Amino acid sequence: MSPGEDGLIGIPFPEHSNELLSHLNDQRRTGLLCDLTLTSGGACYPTHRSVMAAVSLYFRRLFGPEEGGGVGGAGGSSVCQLDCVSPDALDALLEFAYTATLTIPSSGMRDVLRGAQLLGIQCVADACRDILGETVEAEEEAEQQGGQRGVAERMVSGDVGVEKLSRRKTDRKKVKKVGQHHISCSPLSLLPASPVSHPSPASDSLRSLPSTQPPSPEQDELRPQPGQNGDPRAVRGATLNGGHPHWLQDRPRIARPPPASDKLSEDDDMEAFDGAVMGNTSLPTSMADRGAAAAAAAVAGGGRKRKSQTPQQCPVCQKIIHGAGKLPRHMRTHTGEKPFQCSACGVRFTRNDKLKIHMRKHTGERPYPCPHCPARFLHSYDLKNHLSLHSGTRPFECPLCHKAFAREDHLQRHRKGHSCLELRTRRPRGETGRREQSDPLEAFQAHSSAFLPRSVLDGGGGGSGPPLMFDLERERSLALQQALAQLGPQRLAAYPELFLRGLRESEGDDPGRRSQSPAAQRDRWGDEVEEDNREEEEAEEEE
DNA sequence: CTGGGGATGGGGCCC
DNA sequence: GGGGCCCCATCCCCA
Repeated sequence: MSPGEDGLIGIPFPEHSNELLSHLNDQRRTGLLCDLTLTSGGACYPTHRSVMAAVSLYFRRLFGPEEGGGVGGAGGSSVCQLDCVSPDALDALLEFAYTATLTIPSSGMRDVLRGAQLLGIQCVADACRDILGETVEAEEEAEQQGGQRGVAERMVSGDVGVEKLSRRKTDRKKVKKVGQHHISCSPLSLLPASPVSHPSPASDSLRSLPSTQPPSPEQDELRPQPGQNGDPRAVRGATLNGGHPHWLQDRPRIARPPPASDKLSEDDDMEAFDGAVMGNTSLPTSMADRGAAAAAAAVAGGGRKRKSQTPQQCPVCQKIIHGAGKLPRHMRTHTGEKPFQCSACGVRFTRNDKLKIHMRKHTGERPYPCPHCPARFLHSYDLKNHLSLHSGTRPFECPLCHKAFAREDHLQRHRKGHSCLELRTRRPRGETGRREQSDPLEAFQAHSSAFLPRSVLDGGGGGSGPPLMFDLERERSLALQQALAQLGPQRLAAYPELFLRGLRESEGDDPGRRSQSPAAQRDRWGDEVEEDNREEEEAEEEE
């Protein structure tokens, strides 16, 4: 593989996000590494700033770099008093933050909605609104007309006068024109009166919710949404560059080249997707990813555009089901009800369309003929799979062993096994040279070597060329590697699991083969990667 | 372990 | 909003 072409390979780990969240939730429950305590009604909720900043626009602003949260705020634990959010609602919102699932009694829906709006947890607010339906809308309209309001309610709706535009049914019908129905008001008009009044997390160990309340999610929604070209980054960039107050600024972003097209980056895409297109829901991660990918594909490829249809939440699994009339269909997956029975063989199905396809077995109908051979198929996707055999294309390649597959699910099955990992993770190296795959450090290195170009693994300067998919992961890996290299042995000791062998080596456990210092180890990594690359090149030449 | 067919569930579009 | 139809991703099973 030539250096210029040794493509940057990204290996997605779909379960990673779920596992990460699960571990963070464990940490929250045990109080481990908690650096923020939220209080409400006398109850304390230890949590993590990073998580809260990730899930809540309010905390994102509060802990943003301008507020010192990035560096200075990392010092000690702080307390944030949120008496305006009821304890139950706060509990539910925290649960949501750490599990991606919102579990609340219907009676508490309104409190959660208010809390979500206050804290800028837009997807929860939207989900609550969707569930509460017109009631909330009507109430809020009444509130805006000057009705008597409580403090919390004022905080919710007090500065959102214009936001009542849209989001609801009438707009959803227009959602294909997304981004236009919000534009009528300037983002500046939406700013809190005094956004800089947020106290710094670094300076306050005890605080109440700032007097300037976080804008409701709708307010954030009313940031200019994807402009005429549908690219939200144009708006965001303008916002950042224009020096808007921090409430309108999102997280720091890794510099990217200007968009070559209207295609949305993954995260931007998801935000635009959430905020504007589908009204955002508490999607499980995998679903969200799929949704983002689908939206990206739709936007980029001119394929199907996501039509906004009222999402409905399954009361059993809390899953958000998109599409009108799809919830009963989904519910049958829980009830096991199979109302559609084949008149020929008695087999029952949960869905009519599946029964229809099944009937083709009896009728002999195979409506999908292969144009290249006499084969005919029951399903279009069977034909699609079959056609890949004729074309000989194997577009799905294992990034580890480079074996190619015609079908994506076969690649997934292949990667779920261990064969390709065993192939990849090292041939014997000398008489002492057995790589211990169980070693986390080397596992990480082996893992990284599959992702990272040599320049990155060497700790050399950044890659060339435009960032590709998974660049963010690569940069994170690079940062981690550089951090590892700079850690001294004493610091390494703070990471007993990951650096177990590093400690063993420093204690002389394996004095023969390996050198002692992290820097030397990094050099050795580089050597191994280089050797690895040489071996791959040789193998390819032999082929 | 891989190739292939079939089943299942979700989402988009349309009526 | 409900439902039909279609496409898609994923999973399961068998050879």
